[in-house]
Amino acid sequence: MTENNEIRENNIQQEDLNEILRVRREKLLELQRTGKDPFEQVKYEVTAKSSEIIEEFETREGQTVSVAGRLMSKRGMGKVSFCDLHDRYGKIQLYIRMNDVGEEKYAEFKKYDIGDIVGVKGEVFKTQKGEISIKVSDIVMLSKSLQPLPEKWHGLKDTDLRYRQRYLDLLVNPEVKNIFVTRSRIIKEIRRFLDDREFLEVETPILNPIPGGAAARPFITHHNALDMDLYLRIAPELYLKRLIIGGMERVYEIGRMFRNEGISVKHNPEFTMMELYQAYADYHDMMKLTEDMVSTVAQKVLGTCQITYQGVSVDLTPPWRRLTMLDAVKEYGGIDFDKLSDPEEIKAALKHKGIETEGNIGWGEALALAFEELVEHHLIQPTFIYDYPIEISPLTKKKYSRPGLTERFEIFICGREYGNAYSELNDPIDQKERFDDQMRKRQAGDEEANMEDKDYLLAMEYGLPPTGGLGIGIDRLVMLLTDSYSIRDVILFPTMRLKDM
RNA sequence: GCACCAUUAGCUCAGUCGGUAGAGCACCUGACUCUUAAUCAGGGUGUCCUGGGUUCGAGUCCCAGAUGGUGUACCA
Repeated sequence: MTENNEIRENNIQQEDLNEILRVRREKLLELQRTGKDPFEQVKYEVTAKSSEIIEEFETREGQTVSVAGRLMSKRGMGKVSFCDLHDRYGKIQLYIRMNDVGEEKYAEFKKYDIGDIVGVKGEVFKTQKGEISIKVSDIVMLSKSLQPLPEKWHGLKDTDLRYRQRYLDLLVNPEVKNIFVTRSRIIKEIRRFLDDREFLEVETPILNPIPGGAAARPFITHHNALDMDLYLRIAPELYLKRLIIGGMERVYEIGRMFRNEGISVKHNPEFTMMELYQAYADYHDMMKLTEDMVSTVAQKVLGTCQITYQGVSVDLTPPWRRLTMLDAVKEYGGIDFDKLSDPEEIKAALKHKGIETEGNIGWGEALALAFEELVEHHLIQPTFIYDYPIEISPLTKKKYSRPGLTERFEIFICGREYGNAYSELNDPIDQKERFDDQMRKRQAGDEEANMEDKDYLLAMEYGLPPTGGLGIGIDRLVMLLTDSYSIRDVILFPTMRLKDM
């Protein structure tokens, strides 16, 4: 013990530490020398939360309580001190008097630093200035903070530090914690909504031999014992539909997806998606389900369906607008694809609107391109855009009344995509042809085209009932409901480059 | 990937025309028994992101790189 301390003292002297770090380490050593090593503490009996002491002051006044938390500010005035103790519920002021705790304990307390974690026992009372506080009769350090916290007034602003050291961000920027509490509540309400409708929550593989269900480049990893490459999933779709084939009828999964693509304000390489499948339902049922779910979640979590995103008012109250992609491109883009079929005409129509295309572009791809370029950013209020071209929808049931289109929709709010849904393709012969088409695109160099999944085709041949499927990007929904500009503000630990320390 | 911007004390930031680095908070020493961004007196604690270059002299100018941010490309 003593030897240990000597070694530690030497280390402190040898390490090239600045004054703040050196002083804190010396304070720790001093505690350890006097048999008060804070790290020996294993637990602390907590009888009250900061928030309930304040909310229930009338009944709590005069009671002795014990509270634990982090010391976030100190105001010493000689033989009496005030400080703010933060626990997860909020903060409570401590009032410490030398007369109450004794000279020795008070001297020890004076050396406590902002950031130290302490447990206190004392009586609930109100100061002369009217602040509800605890008159401390005993205080014990439960953990020593060896690093100084960021500034109390300006908080932590450096985005690099905020994302890499999220614990500091959470500690000093209260609105950050609120976002993640809200995120948790949003996910909880989605689960409640689906559970109430008899959906079963399931878990499907993240390690996929064939990544499917979306057009995206995957991450590749390797399993040693099987000596095989595996992909991190890009979507759970094909597994969830296997469960529908297996008779589960209503399933959903909320989980992490991984796409090996660029990073932006709207994209993180790993992100959270909710996907659900409902047998005997079609994409119109999915529209109804979507607007009901999102509006219910907003109502439960925010208490309203009238929200503001980055200064724009949005009304999530159902029903949402429904517009076919053809009508949308006609209305906002001024191109009537119903009247176009000749490739040269299509190219000319796009060029007329300032959209350059290379090589041959099919009718469906051109329609989708025109939609992205000319329409998307106009869709501020919640809108279902439906009936997507078949070329870009390899897992979707054909619209039998209209060749070239599929029973698919996407959700747009504030010019941004939030989800994707369709009547699932359940004809295995058709699916095989769609996979063939995707494989041709792959061979032509499209790295994002779907890979053929023979095992899934086999499953389909046993019979997939008519099924509606829906996927919603949870991070983007959380951004919308918390008015967050960047996806990194709703992901606790966004993907960052490794930094040399 | 490309473009632009940022990087100075633990944190938030200033730094003039290229002339030996500055504030607030935090921290240290002292005073103070109801403060609350406590106050008062004293103390500056620094790899100016890194490496080159120009210059008598670089936080400042030039080049390369690192990290982050934003835009764009990519991304049903």
